[in-house]
Amino acid sequence: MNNNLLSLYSKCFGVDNARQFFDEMPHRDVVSWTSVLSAYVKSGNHEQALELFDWMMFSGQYPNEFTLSNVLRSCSALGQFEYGTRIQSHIVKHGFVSNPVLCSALIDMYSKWGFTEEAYKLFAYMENGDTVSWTTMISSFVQARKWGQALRLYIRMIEVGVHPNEFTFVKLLAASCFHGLNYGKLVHGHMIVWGVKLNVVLKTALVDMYSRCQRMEDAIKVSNLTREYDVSLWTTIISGFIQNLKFREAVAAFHRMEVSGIAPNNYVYSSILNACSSIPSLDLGKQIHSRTIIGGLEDDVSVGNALVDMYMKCSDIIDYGLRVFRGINSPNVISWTSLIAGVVENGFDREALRFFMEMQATGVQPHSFTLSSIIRACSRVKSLSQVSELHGYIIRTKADYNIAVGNALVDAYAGLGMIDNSWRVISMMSHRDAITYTSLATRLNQMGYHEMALNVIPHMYNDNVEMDGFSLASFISASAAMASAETGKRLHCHSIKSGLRRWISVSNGLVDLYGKCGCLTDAHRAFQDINEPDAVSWNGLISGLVSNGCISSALSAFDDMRLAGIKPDSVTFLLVIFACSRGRLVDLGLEYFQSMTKVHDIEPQMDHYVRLVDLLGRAGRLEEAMEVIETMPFKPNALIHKTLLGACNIHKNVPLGEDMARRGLKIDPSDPGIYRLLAHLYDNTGRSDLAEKTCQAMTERGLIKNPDKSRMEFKNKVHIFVAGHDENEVLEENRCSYS
DNA sequence: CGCGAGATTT
Repeated sequence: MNNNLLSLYSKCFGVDNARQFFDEMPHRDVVSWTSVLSAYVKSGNHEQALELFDWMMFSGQYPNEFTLSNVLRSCSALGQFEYGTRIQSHIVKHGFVSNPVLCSALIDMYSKWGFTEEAYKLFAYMENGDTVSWTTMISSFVQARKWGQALRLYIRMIEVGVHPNEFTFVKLLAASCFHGLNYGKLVHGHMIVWGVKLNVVLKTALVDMYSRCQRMEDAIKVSNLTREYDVSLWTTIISGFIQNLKFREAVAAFHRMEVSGIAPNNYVYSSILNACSSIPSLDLGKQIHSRTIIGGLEDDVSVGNALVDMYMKCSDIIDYGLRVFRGINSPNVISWTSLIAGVVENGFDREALRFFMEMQATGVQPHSFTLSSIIRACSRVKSLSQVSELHGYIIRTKADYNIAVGNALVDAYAGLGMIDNSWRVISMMSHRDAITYTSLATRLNQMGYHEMALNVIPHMYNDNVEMDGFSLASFISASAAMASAETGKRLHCHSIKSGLRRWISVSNGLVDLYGKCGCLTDAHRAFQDINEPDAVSWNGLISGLVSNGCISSALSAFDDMRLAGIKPDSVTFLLVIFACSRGRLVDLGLEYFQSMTKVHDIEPQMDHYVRLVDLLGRAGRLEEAMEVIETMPFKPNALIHKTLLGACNIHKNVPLGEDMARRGLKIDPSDPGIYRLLAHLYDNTGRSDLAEKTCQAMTERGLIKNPDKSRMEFKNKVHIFVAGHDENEVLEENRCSYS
């Protein structure tokens, strides 16, 4: 009777009242102890459960199988490894191993600790496996992300005649979507064939599967199969829309949920805030923020984390996000990572480093995401010492080192020009992906080492890493810069075979490549292959035409671009003004320059003024060019003086040329080009004595002539043309050995 | 008196 009363108290008045009654009971048996223990476990008081169990053993009461399964659950929840294995030995000693319930509980415990193999050993040892033990083992594989093994175990389950139920299918659906839509549909079909009843948890798993397979319409269809909706299902729907980049629909789903009378919780708010960051919409984000306050969730860590992220992505004022961050009670790794990544993203690299130190001071350990963000910050402030310090820290602390961290290190070292270190990191990584090699190739391109960038290809090939659109675009841009049509053509072939030419960056690269190689027909064809050319595509085409001297075609391409409704950008105007300059169309060029601000709302940059000076100078309007330099809103650089000096050369204006040389050298005394142009000017105006003196001055200052080279490929050889050389150098290209 | 299922944020 007392045991029944105990059960009544725990169900109606809570575990504390039950405990009080238990303490006053004159006689207790194993059922009394287990009732209280199970009440603790059910209410999540695992520490108290284990404490009670200790006391039970101390008082000489033997546990039975019911007691032990409860204790196992607490061990599993608390991560009490020692305690758990002690219970296991107790189970073995007292002959409980044949109990399927206890076996399932043990399998579950080992799985939750991450010991999948040990769990499987226990499972394989079982003789009377039931639906629960099979399902537990399948969950174990799913948790370990071993999707294939999970699905294969299901096949064996059917073979040995154990029936799956709705619990099994929830896990199978989670596994199947990682093998593609066909597997997901197959599992869905099996579910129907087995006649499993569709409850809300199963429906959620189906919605999740379809949305992960980019089938949002099907996901919604499934969710409408029954009328039962709960907050988890809504969360899955909202985040499904977000994953499929349908932000409007995500917000609409959020509203529908509220209208249906289900109150959003922290999961829902985190999801919908993610939509705000992705759009990005500060207004919407602020509205959601106010809702979280009304809903009393402003203190929740995950909502706070999502808010920090939202403010960081929706505004460039880091104080908004920082204010939310400071309001979070006990920030976790994700909070710190959101803050640091956001601060880095907004360009406040030094602040990011300070927050990283603060994070460690508060005892929070960084994980891979934190590390890759902070490494990026260090590489951007060009701090080698900080990058290597972090690298050392990562090795020392055996920090969460994964491919993202490795890639960040590769990129950081390459960005600092330390290519050897990048390769060393690459060789130490357990495996590499396209990002690893792309970031390296991109950095090499930035530094002008295009040949080295192309030599990344064989490494990638030998490593069995497939190119993606980003890597292919980098390699194409390297071969464009080298005017290497042969390599470029191979990459072009690859782009067709792999289907990557659908990437706009790849096809834009091809247009640029053929333009730079002087193959205008191919450039045109590559351009026409693009479904929807963007401004970059048009710029590539125009650039190819201008650099090959087809001025009028370039200008009519510019007209076509506007007719096609593509807005010209600042690069377009650099090209167009340059075209006018080459074509001696001074007034048209001036018109284009003025139209930038007047019509297109593009503020001219320094480079545009350089081109403008070139335009006027070449046409002999030297005073006007001079006036541009003096009235433009930028401080003149050496290049602009050099440009006008070049024009003086053409028009044999010694005084202005001398003036420009003087001004240019004041800014950059180490530029041999200025000396060369000045010497040339003297030569052209019959002052070879002064020309000689200028050359002498240049040599005295230790400046080496390093003339620009022009490359052209012919019969697998790259010919390099250098101004002032009679014999042209022939370079045997070191061909990339991939095919 | 005991075992197996779903959702969020970097």
